[in-house]
Amino acid sequence: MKKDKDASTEEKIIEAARKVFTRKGYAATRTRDIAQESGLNLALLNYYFRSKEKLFEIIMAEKVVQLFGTIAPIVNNMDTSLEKKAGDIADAYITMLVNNPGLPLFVLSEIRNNPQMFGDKIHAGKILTESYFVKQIQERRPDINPLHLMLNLLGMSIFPFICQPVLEGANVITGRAFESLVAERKNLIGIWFNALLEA
Amino acid sequence: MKKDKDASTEEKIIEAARKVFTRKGYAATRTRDIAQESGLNLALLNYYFRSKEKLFEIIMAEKVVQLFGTIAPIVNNMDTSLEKKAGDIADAYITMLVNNPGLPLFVLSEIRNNPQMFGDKIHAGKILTESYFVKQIQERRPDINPLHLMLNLLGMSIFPFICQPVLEGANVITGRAFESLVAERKNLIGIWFNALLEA
DNA sequence: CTACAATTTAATCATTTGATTAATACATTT
DNA sequence: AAATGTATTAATCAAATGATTAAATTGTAG
Repeated sequence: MKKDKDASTEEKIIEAARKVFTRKGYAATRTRDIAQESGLNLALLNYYFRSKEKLFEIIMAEKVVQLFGTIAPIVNNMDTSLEKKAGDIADAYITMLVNNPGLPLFVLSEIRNNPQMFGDKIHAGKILTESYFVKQIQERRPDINPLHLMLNLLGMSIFPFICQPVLEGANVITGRAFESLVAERKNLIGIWFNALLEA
Repeated sequence: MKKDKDASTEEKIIEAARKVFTRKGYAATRTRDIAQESGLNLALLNYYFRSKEKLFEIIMAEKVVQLFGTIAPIVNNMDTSLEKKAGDIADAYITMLVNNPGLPLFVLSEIRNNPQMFGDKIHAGKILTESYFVKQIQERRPDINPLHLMLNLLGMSIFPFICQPVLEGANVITGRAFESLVAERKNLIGIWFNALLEA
């Protein structure tokens, strides 16, 4: 008797599900799309993962970690300055998002479509309210809500990727040029954040 | 013979469709949801608007105009300074988005799910590349791509609303407090944008 | 090799879903 | 009021969709 179900088949399904779910979202995804993308029989999805919903939960959990976990080690580093952290956060996000440009729109849309599904599972809360980075912001600028500066930093890093489909669709900037633009931002956002700290 | 089909019924369907489509997205929306939301018979959707898709196109066109048209008059105003325009843009967006918080995520998601549907229909292209506002940015800072500053300004204005479901879900900030926060930003973004112009 | 368990497949099921239809109700014109 | 066109409804259809099943295939242990 085989102890493990075939890891390769399971992994093929996960890979296909990751691709299709993140490209089309949960509601627009057909289990048959995933089967075709994986090259496997439709019934195997239910054999290895009970249902479309269970399969989605796996992908979603993975993507939530990818989106919110990227900066977790940075924001709680006790050994770096506020300015250094800001630059590191922008760099970490942009580096990751260049390889996963659709990630933010996917995760944020699905959370919006099913808010109750993500009660406390998201450590975004702690990052935005209890992290060492936030404390450093509060020390520097006790006069304003630190969430303002967090939103500015995250927006400068993430928002371009959220807009990418529009930028491409409207021929504002395409493929290669987009990547150059966001690469520039890896360095610029640190500078800009410093300016915002003074403003 | 009645010349006009009953405007009231047509409008009830549009209103219900607007509510359901923007809340759940095209793929997750059932025509029966719209019928129920409107309190009308399901067949009336097809009687007045041929299909789910046609009905969606109407709502989508409306929402695209709402999202991209909000700042169109501002960015091409020849009589205001760069600084004034930045503040006006933030104010106009935030004022509109407080009443339509789900708008950006809805429009951007649908464009992402169906990019070819919006070839040139979107004047976002002109706003981001040919507007008088962009020219003013270029004059002031010929050393950097003006798209950087456009993305920063739009991101500071719009990104908080894209994150709202996460902020609420993670109890970072809720309902009333969120509205206060973004209201503060109406004034702050102008100041911040000036700081970015100097940075 | 044989027997047994795990995997894979094609066919099928029960619901859901967008759409249509035929009958009925309502309004307007003459 | 009769006739005609418009609006609304309940019932129904066909296709799509998530899931299951029973049979076939493959792999493994004894």
